[in-house]
Amino acid sequence: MSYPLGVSLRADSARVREQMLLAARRRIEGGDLDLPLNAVAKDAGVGVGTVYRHFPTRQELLEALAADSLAELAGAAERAAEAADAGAALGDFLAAALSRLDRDPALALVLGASDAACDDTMRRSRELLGALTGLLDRARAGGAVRADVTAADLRALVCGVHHAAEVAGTGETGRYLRILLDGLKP
Amino acid sequence: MSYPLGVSLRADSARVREQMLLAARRRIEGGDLDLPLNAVAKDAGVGVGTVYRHFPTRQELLEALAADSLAELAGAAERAAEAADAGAALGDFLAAALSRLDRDPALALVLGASDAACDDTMRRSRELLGALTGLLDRARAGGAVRADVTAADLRALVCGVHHAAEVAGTGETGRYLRILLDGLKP
DNA sequence: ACCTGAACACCGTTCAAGT
DNA sequence: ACCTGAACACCGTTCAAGT
Repeated sequence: MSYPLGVSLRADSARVREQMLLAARRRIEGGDLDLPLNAVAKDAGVGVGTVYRHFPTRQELLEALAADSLAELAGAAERAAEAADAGAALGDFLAAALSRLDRDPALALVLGASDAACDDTMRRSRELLGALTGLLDRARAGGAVRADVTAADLRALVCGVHHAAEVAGTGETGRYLRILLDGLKP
Repeated sequence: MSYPLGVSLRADSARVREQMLLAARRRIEGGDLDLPLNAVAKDAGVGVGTVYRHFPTRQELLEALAADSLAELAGAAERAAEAADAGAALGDFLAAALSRLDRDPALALVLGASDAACDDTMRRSRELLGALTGLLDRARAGGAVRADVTAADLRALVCGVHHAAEVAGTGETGRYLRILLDGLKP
């Protein structure tokens, strides 16, 4: 039994796509933030052109790698926005975001980029910022956050804390987050 | 009148060195953080080998580019450590550091690096951290800074604020610094 | 449709040959 | 001593040729 041509091609394409993402993930988690596309192609056992067909730019590959993390973050923000104690929920969300950033190098690059290359990333980003805005409004109303902080600030500041922890070495994320949380109070 | 051979060579070498630094500065200030050494050589009108002779690694070129900024920072920290109001001096120093970081891309790369390649950078770094430790001690004694913050933390956090401002776009440095300063209070 | 891989331009880095 | 630039390996990116 063979699949109809269209389906078979799509299935094959999806398989190849997964191979490339797997190879890319292995590389970037191994600390190679450059992520040379030629090397990804070789690791995945496909031609370079195939990488470029699936991911026209390096940024699109990074966004594909970070997609799960970004979706999880957006979900966490939405749950946080409904929590009873908005101030505490904000702290928990930021801790979760930093923990993800520590484990997923691609997420740091995507969250730090000024704008998204893929529609999917754009959507998730908007979801995230929207939920965060709601969360901030409630936290502000509860007196937990100063007046002038926006969701975009929060995104930037989380990237900043992550970067600071990277500069310092390892294991400082928690302390730096506490400093940020204190600084966010009115 | 010709100079003795040794002096003439040294003078020529110094001239060539300045040409390379000038070319590199132009590139990096033009936004090319990659700073390709082949391109620097071409811009400076020297052979690639000459660049490598003067700056064996990219890191050493970056440190040469950031040397003035780093020296100025170390000086500012030493002056701050002697100021009457240690808390205020700390805030002023951090503002000055961030202003330098905004203007000198090489400084951000050097300050963010885990360790220095050149002895000179190492010395200046130690000077900076030493002065900062003194400043912190006095600010802490005056009740302006929480107990667990070290000079190394401060260095990392400044890099973090700078990074956050870069992620956010432009002009947020001041607001983010205020958040950091509030967060540093005990 | 999708994939391959040769091809070209460019950069990192070294080193033999020049002055 | 110091400088030059050819040389080699590698990566980004495109595109004609294959299936």
